[in-house]
Amino acid sequence: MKNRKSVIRLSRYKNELHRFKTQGAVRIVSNDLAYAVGVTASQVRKDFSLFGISGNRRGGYKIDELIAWLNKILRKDEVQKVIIVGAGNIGSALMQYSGFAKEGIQIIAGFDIDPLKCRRVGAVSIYPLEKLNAFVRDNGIGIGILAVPENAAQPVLDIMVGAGIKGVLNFAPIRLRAPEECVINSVNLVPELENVIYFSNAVREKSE
Amino acid sequence: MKNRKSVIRLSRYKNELHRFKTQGAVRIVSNDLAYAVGVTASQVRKDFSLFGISGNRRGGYKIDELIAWLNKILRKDEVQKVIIVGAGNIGSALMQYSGFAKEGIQIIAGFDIDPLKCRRVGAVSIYPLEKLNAFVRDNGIGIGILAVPENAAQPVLDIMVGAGIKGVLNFAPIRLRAPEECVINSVNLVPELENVIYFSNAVREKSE
DNA sequence: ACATTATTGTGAATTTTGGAACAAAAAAGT
DNA sequence: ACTTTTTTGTTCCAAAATTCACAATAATGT
Repeated sequence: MKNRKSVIRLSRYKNELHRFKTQGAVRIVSNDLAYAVGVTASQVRKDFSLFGISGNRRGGYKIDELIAWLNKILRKDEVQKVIIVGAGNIGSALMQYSGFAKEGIQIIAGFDIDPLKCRRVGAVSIYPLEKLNAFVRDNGIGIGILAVPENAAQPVLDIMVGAGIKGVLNFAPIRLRAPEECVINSVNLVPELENVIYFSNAVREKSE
Repeated sequence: MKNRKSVIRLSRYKNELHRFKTQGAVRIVSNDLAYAVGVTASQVRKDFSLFGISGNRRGGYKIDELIAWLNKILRKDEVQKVIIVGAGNIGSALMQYSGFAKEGIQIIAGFDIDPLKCRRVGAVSIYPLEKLNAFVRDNGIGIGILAVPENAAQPVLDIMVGAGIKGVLNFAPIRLRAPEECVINSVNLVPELENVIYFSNAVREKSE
């Protein structure tokens, strides 16, 4: 029903809607949004219908209403406070990544085992890992980004889960195990790039 | 047939196989690999069968042979030279990301419009964007990582395509248009995190 | 040598996902 | 008022992906 893919598409619709809005549009029809995002119009309508969003049978959807709906569904009514664990290359980059702030996602703190990395990166202070538990509890944080090396990932995740984290975006290239009530979504950079390499070669070979 | 997902899984199998190998294993059965990666055993066998990898009807697959096959399929016999365009947070982080080097992917150069960013990051030199075309042609580069801001993404991609890039891993949160012969794979960080936020809330609400 | 067991490889069944098509509804025109 | 046009919402259909299930077969034990 409401699956990973449909939620991801919702985010992408939202993004394109902002773009349409800045161009002065007030209403949008499924067809145009579909083209912008790269899916079919029925897909768009189906997604909206799935989440109870309805438009008008002529004149399509009001952009402001749509954005409001999407923001509500995606919890954008409140600022989402997120921690990042691991202040290496990826972790540090994400601490400064403006895309998050733009979408109301606030990186509230970073954590790392290495005391040398417990400095400040952009607007984010990095604390020693031992402080994670108390910090998460005291601030009621639910979401974390895991950007530590492969072999540290599982133990660090366990600490996060133990502290009460309920959702993790993981960058370690490894399968993590967590209790059901904790949602894990992994971004695997190497496989994604290998995928590009594979298909760009496949395309070339087909045309030879 | 050979779809995006199956190729991504191959990468993940490879990763887990290295892990098994360092633990001293010589052979592996589909069941164990499946468990490690988090898929079903038939999925593993189907994937292998799809790419013409075969095992032994007792005793499973020889790990070394498997890794050799996967490396061949994923083009790991040669070092893959990749450029990164955009030396902001994400781009710079990827230039130093050890995961790529570990998998035989060499970041050979970076490019950016901003002259201030044309410095050196780790082992990677960053050149002005104007030099991209010549560099790509002279070095026969086929793969690029696109890590520029949203509004620069399409024009910069056009430059890359014009220079002969045939595969792109894109981090800009926007739909890109490229000729068929250029493969594009996008990693959208904000939607991925929003996905975690959505489902972690959905899980909590279900249990209330 | 033969029986037994473990495990692959694959065809069939199932589930999931996406797309086409069209009736229902709202707006616009006449 | 009513006809036409546009566009949604939804049902039905197709394709893709996944899992099931089991025959084929290779190793092992007796």
